[in-house]
Amino acid sequence: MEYHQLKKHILKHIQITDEEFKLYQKYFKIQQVDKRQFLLKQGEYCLFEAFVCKGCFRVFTTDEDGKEHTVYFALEDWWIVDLDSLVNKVTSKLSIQALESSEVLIIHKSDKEKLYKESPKAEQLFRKMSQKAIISFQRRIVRNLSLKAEERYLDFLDNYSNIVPRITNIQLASYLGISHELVSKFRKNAIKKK
Amino acid sequence: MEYHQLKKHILKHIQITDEEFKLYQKYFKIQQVDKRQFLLKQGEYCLFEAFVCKGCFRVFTTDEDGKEHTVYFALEDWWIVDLDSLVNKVTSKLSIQALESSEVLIIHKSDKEKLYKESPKAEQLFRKMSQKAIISFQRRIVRNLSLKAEERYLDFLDNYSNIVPRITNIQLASYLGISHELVSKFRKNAIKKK
DNA sequence: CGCGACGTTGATTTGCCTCAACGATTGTGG
DNA sequence: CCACAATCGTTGAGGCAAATCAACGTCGCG
Repeated sequence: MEYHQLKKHILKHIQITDEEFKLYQKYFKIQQVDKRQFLLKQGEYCLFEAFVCKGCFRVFTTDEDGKEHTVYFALEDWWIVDLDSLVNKVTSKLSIQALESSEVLIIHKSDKEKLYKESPKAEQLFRKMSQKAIISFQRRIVRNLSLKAEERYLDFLDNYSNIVPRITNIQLASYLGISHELVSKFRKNAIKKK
Repeated sequence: MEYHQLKKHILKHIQITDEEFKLYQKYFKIQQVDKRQFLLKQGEYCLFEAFVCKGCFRVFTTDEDGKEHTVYFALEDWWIVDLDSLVNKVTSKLSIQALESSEVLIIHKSDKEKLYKESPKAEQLFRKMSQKAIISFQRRIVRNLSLKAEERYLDFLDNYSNIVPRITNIQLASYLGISHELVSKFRKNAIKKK
């Protein structure tokens, strides 16, 4: 079941045979993640990459003042990883936490290397997924530069309406880069105007 | 000469033979770009990807109010492209302009597809480059969320000291997301403290 | 030389943060 | 299952960082 979901996801990017998919099945392990459980804690080394089958995650960093800043949310069919830590072999500046009881397919760094060797198409898969990630980060940077706080809030409601009901105002605020009190005020505005 | 630079760059990511590099040489064309000339204008379709051999580019978007917002600067050995437009076949929200008299190696979208077919290692190359791009965008998002304006300015001086002398205060401001007057004040502060 | 883009500086305004108080909701242990 | 704590959401007051506006000096270029 979980593997079927991964397969469906992969097929959106590349064509692979049932035979080839067995390799993926071999390297990806199912893992349950409790609500509030961490898949990665700031300061650790990220040695995995994970595909979200079910649930919701938050990828964030905590600064010196103890403030949290959300890099992104990951729902079903998203991937979670701290690439900086994985690729550059440095300790992670990010934490990854489940916001709900969740389920992931997890692949260890070394198995991912094996996969690249055994299934060269995996290169293409991860290239295409990386390109999608770049596009979405790039869009976010543009929005952060060009929109005011309230516009960013409304934009999030429009574009990520599926995420909104699954996160708190505080978490949303830490993604938008504003205080949660302000989110509350914007929400009030939005309801009034509706 | 220009091709040598590209080859050196590629060899940092993957191992290829002289033989294989000839394929790249076939598809990448040298192009001179005058100062202030646009490689891509907002509203056009991005049908290329380019490697900067010499010079300096600015990738930016212009919003409804006519304000410009810089997504990134590209010096020697960087790549310039609007992936969103290239991959999703939509008109570009970005413009790409040379800030100096420059020189690029440019590859057409369709030739890139051919290259992937003829040299599967190109998949790996672009996957690795994409990962680097993700890491740098992700770092920028974290900085934008967690640092104040002056901290972002000082951080840029530290980390991109090679870019600073090649751009104007206005362009830097449009990257940092602050007014150019503020950049001027921060600069004054920084000199005083030194 | 004169024009336009850039840089500097100060005065004023404003968007957003911080702080504080309180109600609502969720979670937990007895 | 209830009581209590903890977290979350709301609202308002006050303060501050940064934007805006304006004026002026400088530089490079046609």
